Amino acid sequence: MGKCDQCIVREFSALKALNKDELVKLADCKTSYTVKKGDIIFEEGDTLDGIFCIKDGVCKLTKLSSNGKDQIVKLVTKGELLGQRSLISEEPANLGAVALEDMQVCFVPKSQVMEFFNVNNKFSLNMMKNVCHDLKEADNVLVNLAQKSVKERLAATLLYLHDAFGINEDESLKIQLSRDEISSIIGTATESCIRLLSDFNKNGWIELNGKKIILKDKKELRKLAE
Amino acid sequence: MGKCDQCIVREFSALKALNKDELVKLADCKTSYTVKKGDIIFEEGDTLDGIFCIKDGVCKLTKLSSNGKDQIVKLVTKGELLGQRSLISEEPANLGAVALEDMQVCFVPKSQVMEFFNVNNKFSLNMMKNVCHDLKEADNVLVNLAQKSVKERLAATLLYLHDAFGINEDESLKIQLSRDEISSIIGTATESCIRLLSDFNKNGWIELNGKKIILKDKKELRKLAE
DNA sequence: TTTAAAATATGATATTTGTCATCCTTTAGT
DNA sequence: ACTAAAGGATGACAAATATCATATTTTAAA
Repeated sequence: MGKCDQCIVREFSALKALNKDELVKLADCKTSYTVKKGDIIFEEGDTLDGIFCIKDGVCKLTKLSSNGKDQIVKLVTKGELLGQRSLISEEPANLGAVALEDMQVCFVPKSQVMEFFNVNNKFSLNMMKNVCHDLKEADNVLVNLAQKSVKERLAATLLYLHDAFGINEDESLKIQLSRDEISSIIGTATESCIRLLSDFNKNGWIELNGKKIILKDKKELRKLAE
Repeated sequence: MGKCDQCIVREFSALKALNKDELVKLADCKTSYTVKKGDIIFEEGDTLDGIFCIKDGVCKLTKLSSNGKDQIVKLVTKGELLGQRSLISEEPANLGAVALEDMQVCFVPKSQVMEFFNVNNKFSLNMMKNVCHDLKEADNVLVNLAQKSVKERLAATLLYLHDAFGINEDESLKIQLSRDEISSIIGTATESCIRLLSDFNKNGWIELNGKKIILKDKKELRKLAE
């Protein structure tokens, strides 16, 4: 089993507040495992008895709407934690988590998280700040969904994917999403999304090559996204 | 100056965790004041050096979109706190707060809130739970904005206003919003909102009388809102 | 490798929603 | 009470977006 004190991604989450002793405890109780692309980490409504620390890979947090379509609420990547809200609220998960790539994940049982809560104030504060940050982001996404057109949201989303996940040597976006998934982020019909991507392509703002997307004119995209 | 230990609304917020001594401290440092309908409590981008406890009245939390329109992100009413996220994140306010009715508000300086944070674990946990609840709600609103039609959102909003703020003796919704404000909740053009309200009226689902709105067929509205 | 299924693409069309113009009604200030 | 300004209502039309059909390409399984 890996030692948590040598895990780099710890530095990016609330866990960075833990001291050496606490890290040993963490390493003792955690379960480390791999998740294949497409696998479900947890489902909406599941009772979580712990949190997940993402060591590598990206997953989507989704919620099923009453119209039968899934909405992607957030993408979560290495260094971030999953399931904190559910744990703190003592409620079932409000969102489901599905791997977008092969992932490495550690599961930390609730009892241990709660102990850290009680003995390490910095840890609590970090966790609280994370939730606050998520809230701010959710509010911002909410406003964009309410006030911006699909075209604007697509441009904004492409830029977000670029900035948050980076690009390959060939300049294509590192994170590969299906058209359906992109639609599910911007909240539109798949066909509308495909059509707009084609338009962006024809206008020279992006370049499409199968699932690969290259942002050719970020300035124009930024203007569009406002 | 009012004594906080006799304030009923305290029971509805994180402040319920405070003990007698802490309540005396709170009463000593707080500022109590009234806010007139339409008045700004704080603006987006303001640096808040404290939190607001709503003793009476309702306000809206809004964010200005780049298209120049305001989006109402949340309605906040008596017993709830304002500015917690900003305080915890140590960031300027992400949303602005404007009174929808005459209000009574208490301001509690940051230093005092932070002291409670350090000495009263229950208080911190309550606050954390509040933020988590807000996050869950924001995610749910986000999904509805992305996946539901304007008609569905209007029906859902009317039911929400009914359930959250209650009705008068004449059965009309207690909270009075302008058509513009309702539009700003559901994220649509004012004219579209007015038109749909007229439709709902003609269908007998609601009854319009000036600013008064009576829900006549909640079952049908619920079916619409899904 | 072959083949079925899934994903992507595109046209045609319907529906939803926004915009602009105009008129009516209510509200607030003198 | 009068009047200007704001809010509300409605028609006509334009634009955005969804839906349905179908063709093509890619992917994954036998």
